[in-house]
Amino acid sequence: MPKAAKGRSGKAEKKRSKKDPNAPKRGLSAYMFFANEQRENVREENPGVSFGQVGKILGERWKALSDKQRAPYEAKAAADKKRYEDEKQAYNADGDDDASS
DNA sequence: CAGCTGATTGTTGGC
DNA sequence: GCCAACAATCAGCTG
Repeated sequence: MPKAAKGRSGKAEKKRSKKDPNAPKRGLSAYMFFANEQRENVREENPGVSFGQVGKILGERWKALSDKQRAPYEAKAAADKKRYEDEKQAYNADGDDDASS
């Protein structure tokens, strides 16, 4: 696996700040859709487990799926991205319906 | 021209 | 309302 280390270097640091005025929130991620469905299943097989467990289990199950199984989730993610494209568009449009400002 | 980075998305669960 | 691991993302900016 090529490709130099990607974004998250490897630390569990979170931080997100604003930077754009309209900030076109990106589309969701395949994991988001997958979690939406598995969260029920995972929690059912792991009753009483706090997010810490479910969260990790969810991740394991996620990768446990076959590329094809994630396909539907990826598909949703792609569809969601589309939605984001729209926001991005408005972001570009600068919300100026009238060229004359 | 190419590569990186940051920002974001949603789950649960308690205070 | 926020925070945390878990995973994907991928669009935009910069040198």
